[in-house]
Amino acid sequence: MKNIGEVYPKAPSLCNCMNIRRASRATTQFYDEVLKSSGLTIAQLSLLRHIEGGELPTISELANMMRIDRTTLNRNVKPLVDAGMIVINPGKDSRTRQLALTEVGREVVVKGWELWGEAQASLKEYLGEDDLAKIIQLLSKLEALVP
Amino acid sequence: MKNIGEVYPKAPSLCNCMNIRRASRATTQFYDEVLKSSGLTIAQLSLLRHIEGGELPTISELANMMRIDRTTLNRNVKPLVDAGMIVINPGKDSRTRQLALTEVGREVVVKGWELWGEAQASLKEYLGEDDLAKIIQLLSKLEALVP
DNA sequence: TAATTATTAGTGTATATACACTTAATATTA
DNA sequence: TAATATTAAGTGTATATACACTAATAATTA
Repeated sequence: MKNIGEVYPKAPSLCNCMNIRRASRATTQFYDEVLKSSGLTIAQLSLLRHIEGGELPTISELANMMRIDRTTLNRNVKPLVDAGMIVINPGKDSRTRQLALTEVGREVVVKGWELWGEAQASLKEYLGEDDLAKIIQLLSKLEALVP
Repeated sequence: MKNIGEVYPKAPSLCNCMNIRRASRATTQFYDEVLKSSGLTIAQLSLLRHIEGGELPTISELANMMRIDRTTLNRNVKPLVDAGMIVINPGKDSRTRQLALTEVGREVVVKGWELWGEAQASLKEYLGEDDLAKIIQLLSKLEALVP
């Protein structure tokens, strides 16, 4: 298991938005470090995994699933296409395009998913069951700030 | 056509990193929207406010205060210098440079700070005292994941 | 069916993030 | 004091984020 690192006392900011932004950066850095040998960031792994959930999604469907801005997703897809992990095919509708994983993409996800499990388990152990459940609930409520 | 946003329920993700990343995006969008008329983002307002806390900081000192990567801060400072809100003077040490607010910067902070208070109060009302206190505590613990 | 509206995707622009690396200057040590 | 190590800042590169806008296509309506 990863060494989670020494806990220094760091007082929260007055601003709660900055508090969550710092926590988000730290959590991302932690997951990205664990995923490092897979060559994926946590954002990329999440994207790839959402493609295989059910029907092959269009850009807009994937953005809705991931609850991320569509134009952001559009940009995030590009390096994964360049790396040969995603292919973009014509969709049923001439306006749409369908995303799919390549064989390379599937292989990378397998590796990344394994490492992700370690990060996820470390976090669970670090926070404890109760605090983990509570923060999931509270983050969900924060997310609902925006429609 | 059916509304895709309602097809996918807003349940938390399996991945706790994505949960916090989504919550961070939503909270940022909420604060940015409230701050809109000031012309500042919450990240920019926070940066400007940290300059006036005590001694005028160098880039590295400010990065430590804000607990953000120094090179990120370096980039974030630029648009505020371009907008005439910050000036960069030589520091005591030839290696260092000292940041200070301009008169324009101080004026913008006054306006932004007022709006920030509204956003902060809205969030407090939205979450409630107990949940707000709890999430501040948990976010602080998450932040300590990284040294 | 022609005109209008809605949907889907993409682009321009700008900020936010951070790792790897470089340069310059100060501080420490052999 | 000369060599080395440390510190501060900046740059190259790349991903992540999102608003405003455009273009193309499909769906709806007059």
